[in-house]
Amino acid sequence: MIALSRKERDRKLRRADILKAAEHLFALKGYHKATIRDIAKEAQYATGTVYLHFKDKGDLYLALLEGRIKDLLGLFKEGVSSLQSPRQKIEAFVREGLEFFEKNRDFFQIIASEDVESLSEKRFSVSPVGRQIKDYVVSLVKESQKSGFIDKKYDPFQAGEILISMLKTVSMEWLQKEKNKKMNLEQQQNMILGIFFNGVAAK
Amino acid sequence: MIALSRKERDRKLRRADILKAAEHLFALKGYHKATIRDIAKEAQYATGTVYLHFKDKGDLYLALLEGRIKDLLGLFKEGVSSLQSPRQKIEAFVREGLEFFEKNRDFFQIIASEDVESLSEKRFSVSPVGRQIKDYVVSLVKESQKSGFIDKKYDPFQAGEILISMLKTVSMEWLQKEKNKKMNLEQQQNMILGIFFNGVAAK
DNA sequence: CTAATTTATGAACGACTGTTCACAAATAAA
DNA sequence: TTTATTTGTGAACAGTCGTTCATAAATTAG
Repeated sequence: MIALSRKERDRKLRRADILKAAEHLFALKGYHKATIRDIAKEAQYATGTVYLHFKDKGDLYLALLEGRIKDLLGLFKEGVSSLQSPRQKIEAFVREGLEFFEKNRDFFQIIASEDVESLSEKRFSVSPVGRQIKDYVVSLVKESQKSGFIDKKYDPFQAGEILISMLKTVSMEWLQKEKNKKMNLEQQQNMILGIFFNGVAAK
Repeated sequence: MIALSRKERDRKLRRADILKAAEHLFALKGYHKATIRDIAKEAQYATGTVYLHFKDKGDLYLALLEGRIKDLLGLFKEGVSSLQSPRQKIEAFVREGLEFFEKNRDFFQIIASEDVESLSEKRFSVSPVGRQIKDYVVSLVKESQKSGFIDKKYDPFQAGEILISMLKTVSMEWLQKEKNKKMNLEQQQNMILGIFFNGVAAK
């Protein structure tokens, strides 16, 4: 019957409402200070309703992260699919990252803190964000090394982590600035790539 | 009278006991999950005693950070004092940083999360760690630019932040590895400096 | 329309934590 | 030794938050 599918759709909508509110409040207050009550209120439901869709607070948090990571990895792979050279792929990775973070500031705020908080919580023992995105970047670095573009003396894991941390660091500062006094995305992209590939030393 | 000075010394010892326990527990559990009760117990005092030395939990946390930052900045400046070239100063900064983090893992764990958590807490609105250390590094970068060693096209603030984030990122991974399978400090230092100055591109 | 079932509600519960404070112990003064 | 003062103690307090559950509303079935 059709009724069942409408129910399912309604259910997904409610879930999405709650996830959206959760994203906003986790970003604003951090995991510990954001309360289920506040999240429910912002989503315009009663407290208990949240528990109809998520087992507990940790489950809500993980579902939020996992959904967004899926989006982000999708964008990365899509933006890279038509490109050939490893260098272009890394350029695309940085551009897509900056774009996504600019459009999803709440999510950025959350993952910016996620790495570290997860260390102190057994529950999230391995950061799902860190893992998947890092694996992806490492694969790009390895590919670049194979093609001789990135020096083989660097550990691809460390190089990948450094690239990610540069992207995060630059995004952090960038997203805090006023719109007028802000460099544009392309300038940020070029700066990151310039330093990552060639360093800051004067030529 | 001498009695008064002994009292003062005792007071400092108690304060130090509490700070040490606090450092350990904040590192282990994070600011929110570390409780005053646990800290007092680890320091072998009663709960209320903590409040004889610190106004509240936030005051304890800030006192801890400020003390350690003073140590760290002292080390940086000491390690750099005898050096002439800007390049050597930056090299010394990276080495001192790695050394300090290796010897003070608890503190490292805390500052690794401090930047971000502080964003969500009005109380610590401007990270005292971030500010002072960043200012120092920026001054080193500016000096290097004046002497023509670092390309003037890069914003010294951004370049400084990137150097700090590289140091943090590398330290994070480094300090989690087993002692046997770990690169030594000099290798880590050379890797950071190699990428920061010259990038990962093959020559 | 009525009964059965599913879903939403928010007050109540229990656990936890920062902070205080009446009291006790220790120390200094007399 | 006796008294005054400082310092330490941990039970008690007040507030918060995650979670549950009895009840109500809404939806579906008959």
